[in-house]
Amino acid sequence: MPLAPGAVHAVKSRVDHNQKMNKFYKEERLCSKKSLDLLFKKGSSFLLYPYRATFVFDAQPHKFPAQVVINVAKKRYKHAHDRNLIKRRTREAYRLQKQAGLYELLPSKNELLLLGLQYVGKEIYPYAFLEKRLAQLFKKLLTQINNEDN
RNA sequence: AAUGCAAACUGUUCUAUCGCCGUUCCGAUCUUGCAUUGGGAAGGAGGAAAGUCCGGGCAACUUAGAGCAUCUCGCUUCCUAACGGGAAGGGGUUUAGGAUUGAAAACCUGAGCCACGGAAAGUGCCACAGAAAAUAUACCGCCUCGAUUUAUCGGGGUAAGGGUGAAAACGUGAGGUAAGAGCUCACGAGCUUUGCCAGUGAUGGCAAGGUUGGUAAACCCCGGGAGUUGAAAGACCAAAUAGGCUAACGCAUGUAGGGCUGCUCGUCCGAUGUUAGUGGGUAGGUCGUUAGAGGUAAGUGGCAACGCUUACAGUAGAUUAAUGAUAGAAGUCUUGAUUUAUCAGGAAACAGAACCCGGCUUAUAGGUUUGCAUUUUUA
RNA sequence: GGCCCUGUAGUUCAACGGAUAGAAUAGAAGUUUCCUAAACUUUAGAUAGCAGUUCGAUUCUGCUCGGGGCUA
Repeated sequence: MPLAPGAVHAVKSRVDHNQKMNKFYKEERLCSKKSLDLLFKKGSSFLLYPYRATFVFDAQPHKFPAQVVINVAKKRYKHAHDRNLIKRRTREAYRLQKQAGLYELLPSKNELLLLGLQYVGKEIYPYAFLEKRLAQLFKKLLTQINNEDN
C-alpha cells in the first residue's frame, strides 16, 4: 500500500522518537481478567528456556499492537523479593526491546496480540542473559505467527 | 590485644542515561470529561515490611440480655488504648567466689534462668524395680509369745538398719522401749494459721499453735477476661431485570417454624393476599485508604517502662499489583602482587508495604558499644 | 491479603504419659517350582525440627519448618 512521502516521513520520525524514549504504558500490559482467561484457555504456547510464552490474537480496540503479562510462580520462588527481581528484570528487557524486536516486525493486523511470559527457570539469572533470551524469544514468536498465517 | 557467647544500636553513599507509581503545576486536542496527550517540580519499602502468635482501632451483624457450658490468662505494684507485652520489686532455683567447718548446710557478694495462684476442698496417676508409691497389707532383719523334731514352724509387735527406685513417711543427736517409732525433748529445714512490727503490695522479721512424698503444660478449685465476623469488613455510583427485599393494610390466641453462641431462660422475626417502593447475582468504577493511641528535637516529672509541655516537617498508597536496569565514582571488608600505599580482582546479609497501629517470635553480612568467659603479652 | 486444619515405616492407618512404637501392603533374602505367580519363613525400615513441663513425651505446652483447605 503506497503512502505519500510526507506521511512515510512522519511515521518514521515518530517511530524513532518512541525508540529513543522506550516508554511502557499501562495499555501495553495485560490486566483484564477476561483477556487473561482467553489467553490461557485458547492461546498456543512454546518453550524457550527460561521462559514459557503463550500468545493469542483477539479483536479488541487497542492503541499498541500487543499486551504482555509477566508471571513468576509462587510455588517455584517462595520469597516475594525473588519474584519481584525476576519480574523487574524481565520487564526491563521487554521494555527496551519491544519496539525494534516485536512491534515493527508484526504483520499489520487489526487484532491485538495477547502475550504471556511465564518464568520457568530454576535459577535467578543476570540481566544480560535474560535480555539475550528474550530477543531469541521474539524471533521464534514471529516465525510461529507467520507459520500460522500461512 | 585476640577469639567466643549474650544484649543493645546501625542496616552504604553519590552522579549520569533510560524507565515505572501516586501527588501537583503549565500547555495542546475535542468527545468539555478530574478525558486523552506533552513537559516540569517534589516524593516513592523495612528493622524486621516476614510468621500471623497476642492485643487494640475501624466496620458490619435484628443491642450484643442472664445463667450454665466452652476457651483463655495467673507472684506484687506500676506503665499502657489494650495485651499473653514492658518496667521496677518480691520469692524460688542454678552457678562462681568469699567466709565458716572435721565435712556439709545455714550466711555474704556477683551472674544466669523461672508459664511463679491453690496439692491443708475433692478425684485420678506414680510404669519397671521394691516389703511398701500413700488407710503402711512386713521380704531379710530386730523383739516377744506358743509349739516342739533344738533349729525350725506358727501367731503378734516393730518402718531404726539392708536392698529398690526419679521419689521411701522431715534431718541430726539424746531420752525412751521387750525391740522400735515425732512417742517425747533440743537444734535445724519446708509448709501453714493467728497476733505484733516493717512495707502501697507480693513479702520479710519476731512470738505462739498446727503440720510434713510428687504431679494442676492430669481432671479440678479460686480469681480475672472473652458477643460474632473480618477491608474479599462495609458505603456509594451508572447499565439491565426477577423468583429476592422493604413499608402500609389485611389475617392468626404472634400459631407452625426460624434467628440470636453449644444448652436453658429470655427476646426478635414470622407462612398465604393486595398496593407502593427498592433492586440480587455478574462485570467495572469511587470511597473506605493513609494526619496516625504517628515521627523528630528540646525541656520537664519518674529508679525505670512511660507520661506531660512546646516547637518543627508534611513523608509510599499500588490493585495481574510501582520503588527498576545499565555505566561510573567514593567508602567498608577481603584475596593476590609489588611493597608499606599503590595496582588488579572479588564480596556486601536477612529480605519487598497491600486497612492502620502496639507488642512478641523468627531471619540477618559488615560495623559500633556494653557485659561475661578463655588465651597471650606487659606492669 | 484474611481465616483454619494437619504432620508416625516407601504407602494407608493404629498406639491411657510407662515393652524393643504396632498392623496391612510395598521392598530384600530364603523355602517350594523346570520357571513365574500364589503360599510359607526370615529380615530391614518411621514419631518433621528445636526447646520446655514431667522420674519418664508419639501423646501435654511454646516456637520454627513442611503439606493441605476455605474465602473473589
